[in-house]
Amino acid sequence: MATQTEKCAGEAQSFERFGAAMLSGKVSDSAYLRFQSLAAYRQINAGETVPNMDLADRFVFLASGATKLVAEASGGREQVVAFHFADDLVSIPARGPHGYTLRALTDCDILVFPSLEFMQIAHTEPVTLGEVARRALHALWRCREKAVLLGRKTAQERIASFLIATARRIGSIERGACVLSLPMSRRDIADSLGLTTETVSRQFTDLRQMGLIATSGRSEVRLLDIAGLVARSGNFSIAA
Amino acid sequence: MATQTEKCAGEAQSFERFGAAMLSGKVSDSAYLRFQSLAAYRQINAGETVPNMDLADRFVFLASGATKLVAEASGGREQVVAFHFADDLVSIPARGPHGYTLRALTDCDILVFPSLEFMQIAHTEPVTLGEVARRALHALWRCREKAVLLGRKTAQERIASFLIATARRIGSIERGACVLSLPMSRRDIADSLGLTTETVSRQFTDLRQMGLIATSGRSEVRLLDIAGLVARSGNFSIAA
DNA sequence: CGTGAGCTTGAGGATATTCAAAACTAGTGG
DNA sequence: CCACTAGTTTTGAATATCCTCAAGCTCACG
Repeated sequence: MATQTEKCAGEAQSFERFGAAMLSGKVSDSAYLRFQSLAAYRQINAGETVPNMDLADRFVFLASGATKLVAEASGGREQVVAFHFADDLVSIPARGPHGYTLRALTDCDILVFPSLEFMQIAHTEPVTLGEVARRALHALWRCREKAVLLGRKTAQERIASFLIATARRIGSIERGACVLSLPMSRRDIADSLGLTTETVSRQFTDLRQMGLIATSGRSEVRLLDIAGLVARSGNFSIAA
Repeated sequence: MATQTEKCAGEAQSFERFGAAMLSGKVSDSAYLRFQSLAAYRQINAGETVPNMDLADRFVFLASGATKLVAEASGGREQVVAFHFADDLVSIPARGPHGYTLRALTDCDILVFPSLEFMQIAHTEPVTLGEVARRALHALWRCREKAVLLGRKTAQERIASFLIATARRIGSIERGACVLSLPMSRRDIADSLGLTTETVSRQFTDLRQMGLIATSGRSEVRLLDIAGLVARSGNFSIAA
């Protein structure tokens, strides 16, 4: 369970958070100052896209809020490649077979860095470079898990896996049950899981009727039976 | 077009390759020696699995040959998460929702490192640490492209995308056309693209009948019309 | 409250799967 | 060198899951 959407709303606080996450708290040395002068601080409103300044690769540090990284295929098809929350570092490729855009799910405070220069500074600061490597490997791990989900799981397994994985990141305990306040819409979930909104909806109702979850409003989901969800997530287990 | 399956077959050559790739050629300093004493050199025959020594995360450096990283979901369903070729560094998580195994597609020379200790040494060698970060980000980029493919593309688009992406890695030019000698079976391709062998087969025949590719034997594929393949790959383009 | 976007539900249809069998490779031994 | 075999690949027919299209409903916001 991670630190949630603490309102941050400020350039100073955003840099502080960046220093704590990427520089092990050293908020006064020369590397820090160089990172600071390289960064572009932005406040992004919910629904807006992080502007694509130049045509270079970028790192975006998310100081507060939640975002989605969207890849576009031909025919306007969109795939949500990842969701991000406070303290996440997002790597955004400039170009490729698919166009990438980072969109805010909630109001966000972000720091935007050009990748090349960022990595040059990082090379003088092993802690930061190690942090980049660690985070990249972790993102890779998440992406691989998603590949399994997209390649081999049924609609129901995808929803169950999504709920479990999301609970780990932004779930909170309330009266014994795990409660999620999802910042993303059904369409975002569908685009993330390779489904349609209709299918997502249907699976939510099915899980509800099975007594595994309860929903209230558009965004709140209570996980009533986590073991039951895991059993239906298609995850590999020794007992399978 | 990368350096292909140069037979390497030897512990010394494997370490040399590792040094060239990860230490910018410095094959005599202390970090190199520490990496060397940490590594386990192995020759793996085609079809065999890289043994899962202990229960820790591992890095595998592939000095020669080709491998696939397979994730297992429940019910024996397998997803090929990535293919690797000479000089690739593979990060293998110990545990998680899905079990990971690295299997050799051809005979391989590999170096196996425990991740934790590897990263500790890397922290004293910025070049290596930067290389880990660079490679992890590149692997992440590939995995994201795969997520788009698995989430939003038709069977035909998946095959076309696969052929184009694979040509970039191991394609060779022969009399004007690009020729692939695929080290993986139809089942491997299917498990990589989230399809069945039957569907892969059918799409190969379709592309053959369209005159976009020609095949001979099990493994050789000639790309006769790369522009045509790109047009059918579902990739985002401005003209879409 | 009223309005509109987002969510849910239903019926019909398409793509890829499943099941089954034939054809082809590539390796083996006569 | 050819026949033989085991495994892989290809082809075919029937089925299932998820998608598409369409309509009603709900929630969140003004």
